[in-house]
Amino acid sequence: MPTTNLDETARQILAAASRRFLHYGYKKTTMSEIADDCNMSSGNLYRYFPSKLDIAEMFVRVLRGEQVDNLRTVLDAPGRSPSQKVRDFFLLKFKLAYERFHDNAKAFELSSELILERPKVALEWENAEGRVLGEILSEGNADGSFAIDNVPAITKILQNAAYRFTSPAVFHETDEEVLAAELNGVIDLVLDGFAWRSAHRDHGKAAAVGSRS
Amino acid sequence: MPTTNLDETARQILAAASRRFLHYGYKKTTMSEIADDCNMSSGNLYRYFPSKLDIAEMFVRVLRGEQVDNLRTVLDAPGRSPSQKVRDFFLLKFKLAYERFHDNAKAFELSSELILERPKVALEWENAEGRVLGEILSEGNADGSFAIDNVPAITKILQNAAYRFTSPAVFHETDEEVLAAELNGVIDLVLDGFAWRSAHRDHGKAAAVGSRS
DNA sequence: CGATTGAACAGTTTATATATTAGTCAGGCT
DNA sequence: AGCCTGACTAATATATAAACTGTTCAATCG
Repeated sequence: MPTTNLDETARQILAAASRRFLHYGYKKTTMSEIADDCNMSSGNLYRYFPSKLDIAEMFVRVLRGEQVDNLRTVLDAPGRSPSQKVRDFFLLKFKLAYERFHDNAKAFELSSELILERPKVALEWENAEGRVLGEILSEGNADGSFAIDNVPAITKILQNAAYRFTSPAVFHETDEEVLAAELNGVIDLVLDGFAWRSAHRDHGKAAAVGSRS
Repeated sequence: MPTTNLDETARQILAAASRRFLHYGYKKTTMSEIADDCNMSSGNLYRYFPSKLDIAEMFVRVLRGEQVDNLRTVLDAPGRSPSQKVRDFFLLKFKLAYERFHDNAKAFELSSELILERPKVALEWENAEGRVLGEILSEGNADGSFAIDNVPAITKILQNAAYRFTSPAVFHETDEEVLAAELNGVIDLVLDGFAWRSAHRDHGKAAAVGSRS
């Protein structure tokens, strides 16, 4: 969702709003202030965005686009194996989220507010990142590193296993080094799981499911 | 933390408070009401508990004791392999948490309030459950199912990987069947990781750590 | 006539006053 | 003495009033 889709005026509004959202918080920036920054009346904002919340949503959509582009560089990194790329993906994702939310109450507020009112945005974010992760897994299937028959399902499983390291609420408590080390531990284990499945590709999945009783 | 440690009167207070906490919520039950239920004065409550929050803490400690006892039954279940017990452990833990918090705003409020003011209680809860999980892992080491050299570290990793299915905040959104299925997916994968490590027990850990670069 | 404004409205937030509650303690009861 | 009480206080919560903000739209502008 690049800004280039937007009218010049809409982009100006979005820029002014984003600045205020991050500096003063979502609730404390008023439509009049945004309008003043753009030298227009508050009523005129509604010719470009249906509501204040939609400005915030667009802001997050742009941010998501940048983050997904950023994560996609992991895919194109030369000389990295698919396993390494899985690790790179989650460590980068964690680092970006940590830097965004840690000691940044305003960003956290904007995120919470938007997720509360527009839960779909969070799901779309997860899915967009999941698509990148899925490409890494497919690459691993192609070169024989992995043996994943249902890429979207495994993508979801990985996202679930790493949930603790993507949830903004945790970032206030623990510090980055500790969390990164713990994330590496989880990744070590799931990559070993992939290794096992890759070595037992014929009957691996059926056996695993069957053993659940 | 069994109630048998407590004075008879303290147990009566705890029972009355627990009933009100769960029925009306923590903030909305007053010390006077608890005292009335026990046919005593509000001042007398402070001879048995230092503060209202300490009553809540004791309530949660008792609950934790019951939950840990409950989870411990997984350990003693006959005819279950260590792998199956790992799965049983997390599915039971998830089920207990889900039933406690889903559609139960009062329990959620009590939990949130206590965790906010007494974060240590949450850590102790995690550690107490971790000890049970650790015993399952050790059992797996003993019978050759697993090859875990650092049980506490792996315990933490498993708890991290299952974090999503233990965090009360999630239970409002999704429904139980879906979450249980996703949890099973995560467990399938980590158990396959154990299988791989067990099959490569000599050099497994060093290789995994070394491959992180 | 399309683009823009800003006053008006309904809903919400904030400020203020009032009421309630957690926790204390000097005294009463047994 | 050892328990217990209930009025008291500081702090918190609730209720009420005042101010503000998101959104609309008839009037204005270019």
